[in-house]
Amino acid sequence: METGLELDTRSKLLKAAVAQFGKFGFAGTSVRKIADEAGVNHGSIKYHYSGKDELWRAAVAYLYGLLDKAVHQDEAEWKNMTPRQQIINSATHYIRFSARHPELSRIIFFETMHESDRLEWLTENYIRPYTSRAIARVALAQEQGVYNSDVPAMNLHYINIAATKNIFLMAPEIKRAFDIDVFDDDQIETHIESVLKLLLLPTAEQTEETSQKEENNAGLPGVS
Amino acid sequence: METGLELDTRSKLLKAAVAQFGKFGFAGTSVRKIADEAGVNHGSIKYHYSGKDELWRAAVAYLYGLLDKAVHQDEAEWKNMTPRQQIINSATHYIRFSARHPELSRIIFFETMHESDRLEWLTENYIRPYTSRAIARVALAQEQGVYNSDVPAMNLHYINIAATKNIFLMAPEIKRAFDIDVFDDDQIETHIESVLKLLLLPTAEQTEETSQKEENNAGLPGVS
DNA sequence: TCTAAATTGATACGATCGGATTAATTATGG
DNA sequence: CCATAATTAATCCGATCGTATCAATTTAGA
Repeated sequence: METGLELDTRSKLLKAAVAQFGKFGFAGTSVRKIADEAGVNHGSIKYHYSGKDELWRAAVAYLYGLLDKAVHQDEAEWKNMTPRQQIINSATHYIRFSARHPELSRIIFFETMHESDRLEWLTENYIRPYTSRAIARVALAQEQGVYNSDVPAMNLHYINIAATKNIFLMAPEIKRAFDIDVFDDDQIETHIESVLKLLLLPTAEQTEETSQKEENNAGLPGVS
Repeated sequence: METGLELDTRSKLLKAAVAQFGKFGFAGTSVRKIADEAGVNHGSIKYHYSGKDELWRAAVAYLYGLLDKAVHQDEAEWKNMTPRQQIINSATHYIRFSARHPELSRIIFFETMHESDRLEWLTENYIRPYTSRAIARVALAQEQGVYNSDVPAMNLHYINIAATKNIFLMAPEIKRAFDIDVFDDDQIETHIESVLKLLLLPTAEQTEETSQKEENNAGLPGVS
């Protein structure tokens, strides 16, 4: 008799798949390892999922579902926010999600390195629609003076998500090299502030506050 | 008789290894595929390298050698440059290298997703020394007013390199989703300008130029 | 040119992979 | 309580993996 409190086999397989695919990618993961981690016999995979491929797709769909919930959790209140506050709100939730579930970014990275049927599926069903909306939102925010409008929206978008996710993708390296755990709550909040400070345009007040500082930085040539 | 013009077997193996490991990572690459791509029998790998592991390390060392040359090619002239110009110079070469040899970033990403002997070797021999220097340079540039000093140097560093490399890591996805080839020379230069515009502090002149714009962006709350 | 070393090619082995099959077990409803 | 369906466990198969071995071939020095 099941207690109902413990996860059923299907859910255990899904969780284990998320963890394994997130660490080792599709090629580096074996269904036997997933079954081991889930504590079930590897034959059960064939029953609950058609195979490795479907298990991978289920893991991706599951993570995107979590992402959607995370980013839109304050959506009802967006109408009461300024454009800048909306960007800060969704970026904050996105960064927190990236810290809590780095597997999604990692799975995408693994698959985006080369062409494959999985990349095609991933792009058509998730990346293209998601990225299209995100770039459009970035472009709007540029018009609204939240982001620097002197940079193509596509470049800004990819710089934006990279800035957000990279430090969590590199977590094992940072832990090993500097003994810093970027998943600590303090580190996560520090990173949120860092990303927003660097990529959002300063407000008018902030510009005035720092104008003295920048006078020290005189006479240097511009970028272009 | 060799003509001397064609690559020898060892070099052909190395090039093929760079390409394969860069696309599929260590786990996703088979030595047979490397030998096929190199046009040699897969038994030769055992002669020129002790095995898959050493071939992977050789590929990493080769790429880091190229990176070093690329970033330091103008080092002799750095003494004639302002701090800002030095940052722009090295960042520009780094971005161009990331576009020309995305394999290095990709190999690092593949390995940095989980602990392994390879990650340990990679971290000790390359990542830690390289990153330590890079973070120190970022901290110095912050003091010199090139970067926003209101952000921890470590976060700024990881945001910096992420902004630089991500768009090239995602190249197959961007090509598939938006039919844009980020390896086009124009795209590369656009990306260099974008990264520098977003992450470098504006010079004093640039601040004055844009001060009218920012008056439109009034009354919105700050980040923190 | 002849011989020894260097290099390459062909083949084999044990391990592990994903997938398929079938038996054993558990849950469900009459 | 029993029969049926749902689920899990055990086993097998062909393919491919990394590696090792050894013969064939090419290169280089005396």
